[in-house]
Amino acid sequence: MLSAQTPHQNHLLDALPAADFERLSGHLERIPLALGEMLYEPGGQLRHAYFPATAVVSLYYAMASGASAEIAGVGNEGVVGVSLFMGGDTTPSSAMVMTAGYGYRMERKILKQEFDRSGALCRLLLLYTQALMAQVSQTAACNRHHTVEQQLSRWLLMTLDRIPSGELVMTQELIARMLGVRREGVTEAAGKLQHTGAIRYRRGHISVINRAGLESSTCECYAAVKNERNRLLTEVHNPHGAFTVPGVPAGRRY
Amino acid sequence: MLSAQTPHQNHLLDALPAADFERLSGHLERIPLALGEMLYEPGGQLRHAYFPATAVVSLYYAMASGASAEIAGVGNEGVVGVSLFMGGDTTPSSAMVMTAGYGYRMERKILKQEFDRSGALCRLLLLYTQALMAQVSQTAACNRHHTVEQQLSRWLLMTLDRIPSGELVMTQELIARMLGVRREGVTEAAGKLQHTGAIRYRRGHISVINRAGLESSTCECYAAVKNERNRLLTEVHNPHGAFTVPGVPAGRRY
DNA sequence: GGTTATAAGTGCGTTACCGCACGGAAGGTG
DNA sequence: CACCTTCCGTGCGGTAACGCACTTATAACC
Repeated sequence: MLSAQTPHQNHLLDALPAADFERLSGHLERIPLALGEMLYEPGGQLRHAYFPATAVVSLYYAMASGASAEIAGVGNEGVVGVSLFMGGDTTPSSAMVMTAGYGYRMERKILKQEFDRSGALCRLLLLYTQALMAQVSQTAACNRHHTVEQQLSRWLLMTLDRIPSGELVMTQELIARMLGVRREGVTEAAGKLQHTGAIRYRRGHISVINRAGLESSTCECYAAVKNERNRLLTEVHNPHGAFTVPGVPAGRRY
Repeated sequence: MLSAQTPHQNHLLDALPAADFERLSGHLERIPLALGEMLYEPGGQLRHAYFPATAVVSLYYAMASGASAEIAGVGNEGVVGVSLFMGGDTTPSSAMVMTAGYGYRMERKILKQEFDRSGALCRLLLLYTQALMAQVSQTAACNRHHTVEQQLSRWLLMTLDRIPSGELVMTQELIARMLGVRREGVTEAAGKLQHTGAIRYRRGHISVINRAGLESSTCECYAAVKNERNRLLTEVHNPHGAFTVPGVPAGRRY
């Protein structure tokens, strides 16, 4: 189903030694992931783990009030469904496809089996889980201290890192739901970013024109998550490399 | 160092089968944990994992600005240092003792060895890590949507669940730093809680008088984290049992 | 090509929290 | 006891984000 040499599909799969990959490749099913598709919901029993290739998935928490908040995004650098190998089988959060594309899925049983071999995949999955934890932690801190504009910039950059093109197919309404803020707040922040020439958008499409501009609008959180992921998963291919926010003197108040 | 029958010290250790526990007990060192003691800091190499007994530890993220935000608390239900067995060895966050007490520590090597046996402890540690992830996720969502008063109530309840007595030795200043809000904000919220008779405090000491009162002031997040932990770690002793917030109609806006 | 659903822009009052600058009080120390 | 550090209370202006109501623009569809 997946040939041994198809680079840059999913970094975790790509990082597997040939022997491990070949054992698994027959169990990897390439599937399209449509915008809005739910990969899991609270309480539901996961049947598969998903390794996104060009798709991007949001893990988010839906509150009783109807509000929601993204806790992490997952793209080609990771896997959706860590609870399968962690042992809990499900989580209180939900996973929804935010950018359509394709990915690879693996049955629960196969994943568990492979995980229990304590081989390369096991190690990669645990390391990725730690990187995910770092991302969630950073989201918590960012939600507390940073402005909507900073968070929007961070969100755009992180999504951008996960897709091949420079254009996101994404309404402001959806971004607002993910960030857990008002739609108008996103409109305003996006307006500023467009004014400074960092992005350009039209009805459901956001193009990043000046990446550096976005990087200077965002908070330390973007670089922090990225650096931690690089530290943990150095063997995993990473097209952009380490990154530090330029022009932000130490001690600056965000 | 730790006899086989000393119940209710640390729930993870208590949940170990006798054989596993005996193999490890010689490597568990009972140590006092003093208020303000740092168990790890970003970039530092952890030498031990800590299993709190009566102490409570805060995992928090320190921002470049000097501000900070707690991402999770750890007490007798868990362990400090999941990065040791996840493979990353360190994290971008910090861990500080928030309530003095004692705990047990285990050397890095021993923990890794035992983890690699894929026995009971391995399973417990992975399940606990998932529970921790749920807690961090909830913190992210809570930071986004809930008021300082709700968060203070949640924080008090969660800390209360981790200590034997009903009194926290804790300044408002310190709570504020952990919640990532102003000290005055905590003063105000605590004032309200005292006015409704839920708590009483004096200079560095907070007594919970009416637990139910606190529970009705808090948000869904407290119950969510607790229920998820119960679900994942049912075999682990839990003195308070499952809990749902009373008097909160579904769909209520927080 | 005109209609229509949906996305995005705008204005306005309200609120929760911030930053700052105090004053007062508790409790440990010499 | 007097002192003095530390903790807590309070007031005030400022601001980011909210909730709501409404308009305008864009793209898709018949």
